[in-house]
Amino acid sequence: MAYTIKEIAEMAGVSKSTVSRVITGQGYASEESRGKVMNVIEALQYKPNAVARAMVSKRTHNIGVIIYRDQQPVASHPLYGKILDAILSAAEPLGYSVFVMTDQEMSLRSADFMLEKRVDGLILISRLRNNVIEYIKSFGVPYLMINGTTEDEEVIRIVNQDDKGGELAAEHLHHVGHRRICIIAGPQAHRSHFLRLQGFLGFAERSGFPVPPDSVYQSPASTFEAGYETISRHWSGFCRRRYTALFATNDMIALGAMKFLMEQGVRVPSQIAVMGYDDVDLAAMYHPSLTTVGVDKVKMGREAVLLLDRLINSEQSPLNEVECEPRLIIRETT
Amino acid sequence: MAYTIKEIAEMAGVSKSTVSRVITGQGYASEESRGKVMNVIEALQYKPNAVARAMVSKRTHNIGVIIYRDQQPVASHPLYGKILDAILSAAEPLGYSVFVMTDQEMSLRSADFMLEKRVDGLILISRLRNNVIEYIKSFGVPYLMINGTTEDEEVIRIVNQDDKGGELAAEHLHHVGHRRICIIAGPQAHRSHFLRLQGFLGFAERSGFPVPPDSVYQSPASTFEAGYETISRHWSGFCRRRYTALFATNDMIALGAMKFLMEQGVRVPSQIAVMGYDDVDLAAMYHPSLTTVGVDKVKMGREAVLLLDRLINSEQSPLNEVECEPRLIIRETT
DNA sequence: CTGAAAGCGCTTACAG
DNA sequence: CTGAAAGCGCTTACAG
Repeated sequence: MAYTIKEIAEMAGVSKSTVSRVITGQGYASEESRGKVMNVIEALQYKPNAVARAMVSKRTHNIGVIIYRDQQPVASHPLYGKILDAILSAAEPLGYSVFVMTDQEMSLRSADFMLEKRVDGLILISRLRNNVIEYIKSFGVPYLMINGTTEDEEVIRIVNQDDKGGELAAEHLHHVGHRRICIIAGPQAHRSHFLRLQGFLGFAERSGFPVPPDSVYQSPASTFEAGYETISRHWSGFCRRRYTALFATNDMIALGAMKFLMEQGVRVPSQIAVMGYDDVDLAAMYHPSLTTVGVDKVKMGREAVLLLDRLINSEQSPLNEVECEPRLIIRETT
Repeated sequence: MAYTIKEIAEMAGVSKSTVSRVITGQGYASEESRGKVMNVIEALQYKPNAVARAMVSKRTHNIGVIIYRDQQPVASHPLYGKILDAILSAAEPLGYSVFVMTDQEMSLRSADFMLEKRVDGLILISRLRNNVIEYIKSFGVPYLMINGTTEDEEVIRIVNQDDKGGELAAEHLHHVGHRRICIIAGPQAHRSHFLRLQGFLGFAERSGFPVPPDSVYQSPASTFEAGYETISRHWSGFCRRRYTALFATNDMIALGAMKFLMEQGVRVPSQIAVMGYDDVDLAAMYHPSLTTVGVDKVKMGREAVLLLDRLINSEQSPLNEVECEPRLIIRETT
């Protein structure tokens, strides 16, 4: 159905070798030969078979992105979706096509798939178990993690300086006058949620407005719904404490909690200030718009691709942790 | 680096053919041979090279998803991101890996990439020019469109019954008592926006509360920002008209407009009701939550994959338009 | 039931 | 500068 190099060669009156040379641009080819070949290629809309090329060159020019989730698969995740976009944008000019899969954090399915497909490299997003990492590592395929949770120093990680961002949040709330602060913390098994909380707590402690443990509510998940649920569960206690501000370790939790508060007639920010973390699109769109700590999703995605490309080409990592700077974004809720 | 069938064969003491037979499950293999081969495969964590398999079988088991956008590339699009998720979920159990690319609507780049990669099939999302369609068609690769704009009856389309949804919206607003309605219409070159508007207008006309042309504001884009902008541009006229309800041809426009209204101190829904279309996640999360017409994104993505799979396997289309039913979702803004 | 051979569509040395 | 040959890692008839 599609033409092959052999047919092009016949029609152009040259050998397959010559056709290959003009296509790849490697090796010599006379102007005349080149012209004849190009004409045929044009006329037939010939497209070299990337599968065959990959077979001989041992390079597929494909990379795989696996997004690990405990819940249902989500490429449309408010944060990871953005990072995925950045990855797609960065991969294209480098000539990579990208496979996207979502998977459970404990599963090896996606990794197996990608390995069989012989991707040139792998980008792993979010938390995943060490056995998954070990498994992938054992195959010698270049890979790196975005926003991952691992204490393995060997794996290359692209992360946000979440502890610093937590401090930024605490500093801001303190700066605008808040002393009685409630925190909703997402799953502490996740690096991000853990560090953000630690950063906040640390700053508050050092600055003389420590947040007592019973003012930190644990949210079972990092979703809008979980934020809503968590605050509603603690509602009576929350009222009794007369907090003036609420910090959540991500925007979705913050927004969920804020919606609940507003439904109870609480005014934001006049009665209570609210602050999140991530700067998802939704944060700017909400009414009132959410003050937050911005994560540089574009940079994270881009750096991941650039670094992976280097790993693919040289097999050595220039550095094994890229930290992205968090940024305070003040909006209407504080 | 990775093992080959040849090495497995040697270690198992059989021929490559036998190894191939046990891997594929095609053809005969004695229990004994099978056992020996499986042991070696286990021990070495051998993974068949999908590239080589694709080369001989002429099936890559890869499909491509191209999302066309005029703006920047967005897999994190509130609607298309969801559809993409559904595609990923549906593709996996069928053994397909999926390439994701975003592209300008006039560009052939992504299509070229996919064609070179020899994907088994293509899913095209959103509007794209006819020349792109013609181009892809000329290569004989199975493809279909989700939410596309084309008058070409030949191309297989997965669409929402947008005209019907428009009627649903009009009916609902009418039902709860609104007669003076303002509409913000997204780009009319898009099938969805066009049909939604027509459906609404038609119902209103037939039911005795026609919406005059000057009560229909054109939004230059289908984004939150565009909705916000559009209403603010028409603000004085809007106030003069004393509308009681606002319908936008998608949620993002509706939400953008609604935020502007709330910023002006307008109460929703007591002073003005607002209604959107799509049921993006944000709609349910907003405060107040947005009444809308739901698009069955999961079904659209799933149907696309299922249908594409049939096209790939049989080369004949059982039907060339799948229509998904819109659904009225009443929330707090009406 | 099993192995040798051919072939998928390319690229890459190697002669000429 | 150009062509014939070998080979990438598989699968698929085809003998045996």
